Amino acid sequence: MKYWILKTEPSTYSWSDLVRDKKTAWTGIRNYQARNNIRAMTPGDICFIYHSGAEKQIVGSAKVVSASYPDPTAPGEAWSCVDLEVLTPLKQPITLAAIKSHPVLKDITLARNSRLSVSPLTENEGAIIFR
DNA sequence: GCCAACGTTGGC
DNA sequence: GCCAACGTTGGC
Repeated sequence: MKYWILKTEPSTYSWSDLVRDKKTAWTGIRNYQARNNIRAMTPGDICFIYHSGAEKQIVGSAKVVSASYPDPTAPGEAWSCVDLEVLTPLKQPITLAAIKSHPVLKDITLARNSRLSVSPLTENEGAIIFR
């Protein structure tokens, strides 16, 4: 099982939208590095939803429930998406500031490259965020 | 509102 | 294939 962070602008699609939908296709990725991360996902992986913009915090978790498949919002098969199912909100949202000051989390890709919309976590990092 | 970081585009 | 110019994103 792998862990990931999915970045989203809450005015576009937010954690509460996922809570309402229960399940969604995570579409619209148009960056090769992010797409490659999507393609590396397998069912059972855990994703954390990060709100960019005014919030700048990780707010909740979701589970990958499909293999990656061609993003239906893009022509052809160049771009990929996965299906996600909502899990739980974090007991305590983790702000970007808290990540950057955390001894383990400060080096995660999200902290180093805030523009990458899909980024990996180690198991250890994922476990820290989940508790 | 500004700017740094990054990705993309296009001229050469 | 290189690199300057430009657009976009997101943190501050």
